[in-house]
Amino acid sequence: MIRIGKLTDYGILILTHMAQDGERLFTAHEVSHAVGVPLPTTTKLLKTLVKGQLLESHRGTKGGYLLARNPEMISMVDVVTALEGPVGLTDCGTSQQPGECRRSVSCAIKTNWQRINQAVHDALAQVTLAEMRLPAVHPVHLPAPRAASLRV
Amino acid sequence: MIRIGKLTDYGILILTHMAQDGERLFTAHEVSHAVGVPLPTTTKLLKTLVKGQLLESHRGTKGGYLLARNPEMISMVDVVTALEGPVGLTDCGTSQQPGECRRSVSCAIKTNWQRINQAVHDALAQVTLAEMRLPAVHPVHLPAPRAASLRV
DNA sequence: ACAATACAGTACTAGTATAGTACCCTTTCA
DNA sequence: TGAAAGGGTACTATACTAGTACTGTATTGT
Repeated sequence: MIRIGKLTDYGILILTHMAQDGERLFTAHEVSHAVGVPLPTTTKLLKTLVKGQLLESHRGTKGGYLLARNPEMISMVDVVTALEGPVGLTDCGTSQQPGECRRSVSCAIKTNWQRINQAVHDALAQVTLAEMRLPAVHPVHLPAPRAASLRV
Repeated sequence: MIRIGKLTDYGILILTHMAQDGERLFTAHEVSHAVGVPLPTTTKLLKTLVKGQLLESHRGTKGGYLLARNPEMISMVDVVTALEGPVGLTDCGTSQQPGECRRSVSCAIKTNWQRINQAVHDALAQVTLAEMRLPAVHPVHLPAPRAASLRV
């Protein structure tokens, strides 16, 4: 199974929670409690999300975290990228080093993986934080997931 | 980064290699040598691929493995599913158990994950084994899948 | 029949990456 | 100035993936 890490899952929960009141300042403790993730882990995630520019932080007694921009402007790629690095199923499509592919066969495969990676990327980009908290029925217009994203 | 396991990567290499002569019988030893993956690991993968019904096996002195169907009929979802289980970024969309989601928040999120998972699934379904071995530059143009020779 | 060859299945080991924690520092405000 | 809150880094432990070993079963040729 292709899967994202647990931490990323938490991260989405956290952001989704905070998106319920995008203007407000949340303390780490508050978030931890609301989402049910242990404080140390929560703070770690919050820090990472700040680095990823999805959150802003304010220090001091009345400090806390808040969304860096509107929930509509934060997509799942942003979140995943912030917490797990560049999106991709294989290193093939994401790595910058030139001498990666040793096997001649796999090199032939490379560009196809890139296409697939691209499709995954696009799929994640389609869904924003604002949409994530919508009830099930509400159709979030993902443009009929298919070849649209795969330009052959 | 979202990624597939190393073994799945190997699996694709193996199948790609075997697709070069879809009719022929390959021994585990032969495949191992050709692909550059240690024999024990190769056999493990081959067994799994048989279980996943992507390969057929023949025992005995003249035994070996061959593709269960035409390379055009084997997609990346098939391969990934065989080697890693149901395709999905989270358990949310794939798990069958009803009582999985404890958190009320994450339940609201569920169907959106399912959409994303679906998109990834479809993206993988787009690419067949036959396409994977084509040279990079060619915009993958299948010579009209010859339905006549289909075994299934 | 028997031996050689090849797949089938399962159980184990090891290495690595992820998850989670702890500690100490800096900033802000009453 | 001290309490509250975030910033940063380094460490530990656990879980998962990768890889191996061993024993069993089927097929074929002599």
